[in-house]
Amino acid sequence: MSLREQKKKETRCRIFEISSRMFREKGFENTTVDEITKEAGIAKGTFFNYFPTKESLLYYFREQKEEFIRTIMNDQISLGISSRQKIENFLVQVAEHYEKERELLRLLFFEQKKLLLTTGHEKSCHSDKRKKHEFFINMLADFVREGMHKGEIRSDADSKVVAEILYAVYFHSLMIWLHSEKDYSFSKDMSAKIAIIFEGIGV
Amino acid sequence: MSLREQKKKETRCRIFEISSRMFREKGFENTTVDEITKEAGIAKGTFFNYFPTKESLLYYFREQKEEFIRTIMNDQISLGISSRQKIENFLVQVAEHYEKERELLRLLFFEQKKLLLTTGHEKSCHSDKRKKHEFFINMLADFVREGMHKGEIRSDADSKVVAEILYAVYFHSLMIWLHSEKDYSFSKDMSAKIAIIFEGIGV
DNA sequence: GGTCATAAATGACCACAGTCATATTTAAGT
DNA sequence: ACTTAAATATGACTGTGGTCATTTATGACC
Repeated sequence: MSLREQKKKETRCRIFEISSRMFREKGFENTTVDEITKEAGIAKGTFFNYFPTKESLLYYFREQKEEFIRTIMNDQISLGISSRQKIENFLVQVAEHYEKERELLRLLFFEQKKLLLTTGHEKSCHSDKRKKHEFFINMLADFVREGMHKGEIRSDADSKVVAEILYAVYFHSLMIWLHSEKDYSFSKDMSAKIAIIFEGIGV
Repeated sequence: MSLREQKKKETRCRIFEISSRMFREKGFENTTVDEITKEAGIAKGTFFNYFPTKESLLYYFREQKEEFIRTIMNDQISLGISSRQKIENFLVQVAEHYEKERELLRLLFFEQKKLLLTTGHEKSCHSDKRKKHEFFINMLADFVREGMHKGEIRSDADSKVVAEILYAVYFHSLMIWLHSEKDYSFSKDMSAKIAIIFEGIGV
């Protein structure tokens, strides 16, 4: 790696580290780009060479989270357990992971405008990006389809629709949990709701 | 009503009308407070006497929507139909109402930061406000409880949790629909998902 | 080691949301 | 009609996110 690339990487990293520390310490709105650049020892304009907006720092963070989620998913794929177990494990493990950094997630979800809306249905120019945003629902849909084939999930519904329901409940529960002052277990809440979704609310 | 109150009401109304027209025409970000006040024939500072922030215009809009939803809810209460029917009617009618103003809703949901997160679990100083934000889930919870009493909904789950699931799916489906370019029927999608939730996804 | 094209850094500058001290309008009391 | 206090309007001003023409650093090539 050339000196140039090396330096770029370092600067990008330094900006990111400093920002996330400052965001945690003083909040997103109360941290200015000026402060960040001053602390990072660069000019203001340089910041925008690395991140197009202040908000995009949060996007970057989110991407890292997605990477992690993907690994949790992959861990489940080849296990010899029921699809319901796989789905539950997947969602509960994500929840457990999130429980470790509630404050950070609050930052991510409550300070962002557009990103909040990653419903998994973003229109985007790049088919690449598209996949990236839909990835969570698609992952779930894979599990659901598998369950349908194995006869563990009713197959008279569209797998995508079922995955959407699961994701909707996951996402909303996450929001509720992040908003809440109480520190109940998000993962247990998830677990209970999955049970209800599988068994139905009707008598 | 005194001259003063009259004028205030008129000004507030004018600001709101002009803003919503401009937002629709050119988008939220592309409309400046300067433009709004110029068109309304008031000074910039006056705007902030009526609305604390530019964003709060969208809040105001949302409140009006909530008012409408409340009436839909009340229409259902005393009908002699099953709780499932009531829930379905309620959500589907809200969906049908929204279908008439997709663009406006996109504005509301995609331009707002904090408001997006009205998960129904906002902490707030005023118990008044609290109720206001939770109102959607509480409405659903009322229906659910009724259904449990009448033996139409399984009563081994917490009514609030069930209401959260319903709301989660409603909210997420709304987001997907608003994001989508295609113009499929949101109300039909809602209807299908409610069926799945009632019957469960397990075999 | 010198030259040059290109990548990267810089900070003066701009646009716009939001503030606040001051000016103006209203309406009640006399 | 006059006085006065409170409500309301005003626009110059501020803080901050983001831009861009200019300057500086880098490394390929001779």
